Amino acid sequence: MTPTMTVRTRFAPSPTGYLHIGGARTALYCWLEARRRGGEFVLRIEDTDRERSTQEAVQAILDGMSWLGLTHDEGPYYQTLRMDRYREVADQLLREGKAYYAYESKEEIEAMRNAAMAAGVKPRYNGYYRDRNEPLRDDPNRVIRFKNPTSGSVVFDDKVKGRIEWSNEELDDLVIFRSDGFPTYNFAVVVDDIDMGITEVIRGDDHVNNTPRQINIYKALGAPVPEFAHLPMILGPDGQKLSKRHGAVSVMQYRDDGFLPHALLNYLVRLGWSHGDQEIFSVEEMTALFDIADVNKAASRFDVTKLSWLNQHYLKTDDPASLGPELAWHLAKIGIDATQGPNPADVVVALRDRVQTFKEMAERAKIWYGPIVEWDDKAVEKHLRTDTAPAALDAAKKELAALPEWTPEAVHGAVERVAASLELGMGKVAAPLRVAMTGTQVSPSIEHTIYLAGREGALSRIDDALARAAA
RNA sequence: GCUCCCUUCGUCUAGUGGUCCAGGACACCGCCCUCUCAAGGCGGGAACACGAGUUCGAACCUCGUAGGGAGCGCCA
Repeated sequence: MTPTMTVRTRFAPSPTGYLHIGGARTALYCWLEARRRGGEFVLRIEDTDRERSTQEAVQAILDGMSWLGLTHDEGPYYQTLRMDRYREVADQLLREGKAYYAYESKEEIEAMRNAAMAAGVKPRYNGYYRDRNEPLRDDPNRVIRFKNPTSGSVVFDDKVKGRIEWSNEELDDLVIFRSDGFPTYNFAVVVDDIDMGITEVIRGDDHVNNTPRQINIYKALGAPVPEFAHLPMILGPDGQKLSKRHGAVSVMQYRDDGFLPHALLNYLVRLGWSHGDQEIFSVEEMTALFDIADVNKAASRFDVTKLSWLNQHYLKTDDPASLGPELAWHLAKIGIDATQGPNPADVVVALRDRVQTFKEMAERAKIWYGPIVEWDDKAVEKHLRTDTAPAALDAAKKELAALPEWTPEAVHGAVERVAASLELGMGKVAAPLRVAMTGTQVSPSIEHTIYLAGREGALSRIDDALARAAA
């Protein structure tokens, strides 16, 4: 391996469902490793399982990656388009005596397996056809098996797990071509990774068991063995494996739930990896600092609470102007046309200290895009029907109407003048105004709440409140 | 059953033989600030799975135990 060799990583999902959290993190790590080292990131779709692969799933994976911004430099390659190549390599192995045809039925293999389990040993194929040199014959059960070395061991230095050694005696002659004429996973990945020049195989640690047999195939093919990095799993909040039943949702669901893609990325990069005590990483920082060798060995749990904190962090620190369109998207989702009300970027400023997601933000923003639909009786009673409320509202109306400019700062000044002139505390003035603007006792700071209603809106809301206070 | 992997606060993690009676973050609790709710500031409780060993000295090294996980397919 020369130092000038470009690093090439790949993400190779099988299109049997959407892109979930685990897959997204794997893709992120592959992408980051390639980015940091100035290499390339290739995308390959492992669709040899014709039964379960779908075009919708391919699209869902592509959509998920593009939302996260994990752009690939090459691909997507499709395994189903490479069948001739797998056949070619298998033939080569056959010719060189490194693979052979076998004819056991699935039932026979199953029986072999059960017998081994019953005897308390690891089930292995017995190698019946390995050295028989029987003439090739047509048979519905005909498969091609790889001649795995029978002695010695396979050693590799996993970049996250460390040194792993596997005795060849634990391995058997795996099927590389099925009786239906399709290659098996373990064979296809190796052929692909060789052909695509992959130098770093980064994948879930459920693949460590496959690695030794794959290395044997690399060796049989005379190809350089890439580096391996096996990532620990991501568990559900309860420590159980993520499944369809809990937690394993599409990454796109996180957009629907109101999360920012870079917040998810920041959360994911820290789940299993760290750089000292740093918690906040911009995408640029990640690409500069991430090192696959610093990834943890143990599985970790997915915690939405921390994701939410991170999301709010970005809500608070990103440029509101850049966040506005995303809020508008969420408003549209709940049937609100953001052009019929305050500028979404202004809403972001008012609410970002109070919510953790866009979904909540859109929900709370409703009050500025339409009339108050629900009045909180207790709020009306407590803050509108008081001795001082009518006068405060009245004074506020005049001050607001007279404002030369309509900004949160100007509104703030108006409210302060009302309090001063009536010799009331801010609370006595803000509370009725808050109820007038929202119908409730909770809202952002009073100046933003009023500002977002717009001058016309604010004035008419005060009139409504005055009427309600008198009723 | 067999093989392989994993184990620091509730959670994510720092830590690579002394600087650790273990640091940060999220969450939680308290106080402060305050026009409500938040946000923010300050403070608090909270962990080296267990047992042996090596060593002057172990969260860090070795071995064992327990617990968790993965795999043992003509699925990927």
